[in-house]
Amino acid sequence: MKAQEKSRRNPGRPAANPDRDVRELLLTTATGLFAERGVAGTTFALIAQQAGLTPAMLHYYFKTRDQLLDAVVDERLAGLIGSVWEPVNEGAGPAETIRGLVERMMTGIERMPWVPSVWMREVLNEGGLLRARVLRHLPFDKVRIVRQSIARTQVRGLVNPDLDPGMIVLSIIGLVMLHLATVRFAAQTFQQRLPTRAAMGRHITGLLLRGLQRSDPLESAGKSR
Amino acid sequence: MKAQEKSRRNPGRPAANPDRDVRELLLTTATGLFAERGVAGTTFALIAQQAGLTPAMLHYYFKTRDQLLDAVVDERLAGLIGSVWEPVNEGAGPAETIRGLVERMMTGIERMPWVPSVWMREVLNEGGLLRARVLRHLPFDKVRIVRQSIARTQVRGLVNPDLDPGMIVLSIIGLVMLHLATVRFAAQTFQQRLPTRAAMGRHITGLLLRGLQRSDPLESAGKSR
Amino acid sequence: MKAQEKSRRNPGRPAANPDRDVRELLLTTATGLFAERGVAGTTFALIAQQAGLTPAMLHYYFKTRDQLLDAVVDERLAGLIGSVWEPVNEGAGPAETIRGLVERMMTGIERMPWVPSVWMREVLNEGGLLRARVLRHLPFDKVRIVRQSIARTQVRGLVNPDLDPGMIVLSIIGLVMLHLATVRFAAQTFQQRLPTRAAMGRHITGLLLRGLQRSDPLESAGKSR
Amino acid sequence: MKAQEKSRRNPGRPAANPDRDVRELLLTTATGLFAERGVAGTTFALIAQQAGLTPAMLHYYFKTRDQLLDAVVDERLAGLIGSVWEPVNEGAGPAETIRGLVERMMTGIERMPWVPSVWMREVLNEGGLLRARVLRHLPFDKVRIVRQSIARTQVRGLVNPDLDPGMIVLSIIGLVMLHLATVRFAAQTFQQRLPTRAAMGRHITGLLLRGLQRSDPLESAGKSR
DNA sequence: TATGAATGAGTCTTCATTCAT
DNA sequence: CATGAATGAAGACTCATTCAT
Repeated sequence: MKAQEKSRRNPGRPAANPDRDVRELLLTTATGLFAERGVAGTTFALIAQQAGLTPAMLHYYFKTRDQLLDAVVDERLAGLIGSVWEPVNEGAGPAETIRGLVERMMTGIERMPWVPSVWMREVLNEGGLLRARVLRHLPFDKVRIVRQSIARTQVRGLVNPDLDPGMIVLSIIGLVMLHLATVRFAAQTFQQRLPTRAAMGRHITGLLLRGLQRSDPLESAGKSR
Repeated sequence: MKAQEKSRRNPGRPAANPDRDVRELLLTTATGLFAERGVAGTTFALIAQQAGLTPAMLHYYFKTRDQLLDAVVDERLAGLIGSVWEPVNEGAGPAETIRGLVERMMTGIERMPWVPSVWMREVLNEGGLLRARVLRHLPFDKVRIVRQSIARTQVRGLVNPDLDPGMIVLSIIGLVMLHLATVRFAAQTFQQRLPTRAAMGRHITGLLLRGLQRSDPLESAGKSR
Repeated sequence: MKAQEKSRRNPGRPAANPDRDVRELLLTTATGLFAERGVAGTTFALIAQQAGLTPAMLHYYFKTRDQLLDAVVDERLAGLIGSVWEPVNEGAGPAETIRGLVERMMTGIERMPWVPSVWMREVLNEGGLLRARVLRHLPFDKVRIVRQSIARTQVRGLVNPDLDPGMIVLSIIGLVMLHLATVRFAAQTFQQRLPTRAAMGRHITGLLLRGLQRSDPLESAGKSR
Repeated sequence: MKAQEKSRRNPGRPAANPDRDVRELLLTTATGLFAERGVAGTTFALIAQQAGLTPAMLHYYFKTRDQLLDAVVDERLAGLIGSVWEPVNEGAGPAETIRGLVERMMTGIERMPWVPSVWMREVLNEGGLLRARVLRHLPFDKVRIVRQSIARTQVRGLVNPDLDPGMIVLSIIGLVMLHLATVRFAAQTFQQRLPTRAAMGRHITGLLLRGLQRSDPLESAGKSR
C-alpha cells in the first residue's frame, strides 16, 4: 500500500520510473538493517516490513536473497569503491595518496553510513557474506600502485621500516572502517563524548601518516613521564 | 557413536572427566565456527555435526543458545581479556604499555585464533551478539589508566596532537584484531606471502608507536618522490 | 493441495473471504481436538493435519500457540459466556434465573459441543490452560446478582439452608458442564441408552431447583424402602 | 542423592524396603503434579526433579510412562475406589447410600487431595489419560445397586421424577469431585472465604439429597422475592 | 541402585520462496 | 505491480527412553 502511494506520486510530471524508486528504497532499507543486525540476521520479512511492503514484493524486485546481496554490492558498494580508488595515480606521494583515500572514504561513508559496519562484518571477516562479491570490484591495479609507492619510499629510508608494505592497504582501509564503525560504541562504553567527524578524520589520518613516518621511537617520551 | 569412542579412550587411566572434555570440545568447535561464519550463521546442528554429536547433545551441555554464548565469553574470552589487561599499571609509560598490550594480545590469540574474527564481528560491531556479554568483562579501570597516561603525555607535547585519547584504546585493540583477522585474506587477495607473526607484530606496534609519536609530518618525504 | 481445492470452491460466486473461512475452520478443528485430547495434548501438527493444512499454515493465521488459545477464548467462548449471562437481571427470582442459565448454557453448547469438556479440563481445573483467559470474560456483576438473590431468599428461609451461596454459581455451571461432558461416557460405561437432551435438561434443572429448595429431608422416603 | 539419604535412614532397624519407599515417593510426587498440571503437562524430568532424583531413576521404577500411569491407578486410585464403594449394599435406602458415598469420598480425598482434579481431567473427560485404566476398577455391580435403589424409590413416587436414574451416579461422584476440585478457585475468583470442609460436605450432600427429593418446586419462593 | 551421557522423534516457530489472483 | 495464501526446510529446544558404568 505504501508502495502504491509512492509509485503514484508526482502525477503531473513524467513519473521517474517507479520501479527504480521502490528498488532504491528497498536497497536503502536493506543496507540499513545489514549494518544494524548483520546480513545473516536480517530477514526478508524484516526488510519488507520496514519498507512498508510485503515480503512477496521483495521477491518481485529481487528474485532471491542472493540477488539482493548482489544488488547491494553492485549498485551501492561498487560506486563507493570506485569513487575512493579511481583518483589514485602513480604521480602522488604516499602521504598525499593516503590522505586522499581516507578523505574520500570518509566523504563517501557520510552518505552511506551503513558501510563501515557492513564492511567489517561482511567483507573483512572470514566467511563474510559479501566478501566474494566485493572482491570482484576491488581495483587491484590501484592497490598495487599504493603498495609500490610506499615500498619504494620505504626502501629510500623515508618510511617507517617496521611496516609491511603488503599490509599497509589493509591497514588504511581497515583503520577507517574500524573507527567509523565503532566510535559510537567506544564513546558510549567508556562514557566519553562522541568525537566530531573532523576529530575522527584527524585521529585516523594522524595515526596513519605519523605511523608511516620514519623517525625515532617514542621510548624517550614515555620514559620521561 | 563417535562419542562412544571418545568415552573409551585412555582405557588404562581413570579417564579425565569426560563431561569436561566434551564440553571443551563443543566450545572449541563452536568458537571455530563462530569465527568462520559468525554467531548468527552457526546453528546448533552445525556445531553438533562438526563435533560428531547430535544437536540434542548440545542442549545437554548448554541448555540454550544463550548459555552457549555465555560460556564462550565467560570461559574463553574472559581469560584472554584478563591476561591482556591485568599487567597494565600506572607506572609504565605509554609506549611500554602499548607494546605490552599488543604483545599479550598476540600471544593470547596464538592459542585462540578464532578471537580476532569473532571480536570484530560480534563485539566491535553494532548489534554484535557477544557485545553485551564481553562488556561485563572489560576492565574499565585499566582502560582508564592507559587513556590518561596517553592524555598526560600528549598534554606535555610528547604525543601526536592529532590523536583523540578517547579513541586510542579502541585503536590499539582494533588494530590488532583487524590485522590478525584479515592478514590471511589480504595476503590471498593481493597474492602476497603471508607475513610472519613477528612481521605482523612489528607492523602493528610500529604503526601504533610511530603513530602516537609527535614529530614532523611525512609530507616532505612524500614530496621528494 | 487440499487448501487449493478449498480456494476453488464456489467457482461462480465471489468466494466468501477465504481468509476468514480457513481461520474459522482452524478454530473449529482446534476446539474439537481440545475437547478430545486437552489443550496440552493437542499439537499444532495435529490440528493442521486434521484441517488438511501444514503446521506452517497455522502459524500464518496464529502467530503463536498462545494466540490460538486467545482466539479460541475471545472469538468462541466469550460469545457463549455473554449470551448465557447477559440476560441475567436483578428482577428475576432464583428459580427463574437458574432455569434460564441452564437453558441458555445447553442451547449454546448444542452448537459448540466441545465446550463442556474443555471447560472442565481447561477452565475449572487448577492449571487449566484457558483459565486466565476465560476469567477476563466472566461477568462478575452478573454472578454477584445471582449469588445475592439466592442468599437473600435463603435468609428468608425459602432456600435449602445447607447450601453455601458462595458455591452455588460454581454448582450451577459445573453441574451443566459436568453432565454434558460426561453423559456419553456414562451411558457407554454403564451400558445405558443416551438420555435425550430434554431428559438431561430436566435432570440437571430438577437436581438444582429441588436441591435449592428448603424442605424436609429425604430420610423418611428412603427408610420406607 | 536425596533418595540415597532416604534409603539409608533408620540405620538401626531392619530398613523398610527402600525400593518401596522411593516408589511411593515417586507416586506421591507424580500424583501431586498430575493434579496441578495434568498428566500430559507433567514430564518425567519434572517428577524426578521434584522428588530429588534423576529422570533415569524414574525409569528404574517405572519402565515407561504408561507403567507409571498404571501404578497411579492400580496402587492409589483403586484403593480409594474400593473403600468408597465396598460398603454399598442393597439393604440401605438411597439417602443413606448417597450420604455414605459422599462421606467416604470426602474422607478418602482428604488424604489424597490430588484426586478431584485428576479425576475431572483424566477420568471424566473424553480422552482423559486415566479413563481406560480407571474403568477396570469401577465396581459395576455396586453402581447398579445404587441406580436400581433410586429407580425403585422413584417409581414409588418418593424421588424427584425429573431425575434420570442412569445419570444419578455420575451426578453424585461428579458433584463431589467438581466441588472439591474447584472450591479454592471459586473462592479466589469471586473473592470469598474458602468454605470449611464441613460446609462443603453440607453443601454437596444438601444439594444431592434435597435434589433427589420429591416436592413442590421452588417457583413460589422465588416469585415472592 | 543410581546416574551421566546420549539420542530419535517430535514440538513450536521462522523463513525464503512460490503462485494464483 | 501487488499481495494473501501456502509450504518445505530448517532452527532451537524438549522429552521419554536407553545404556554403560
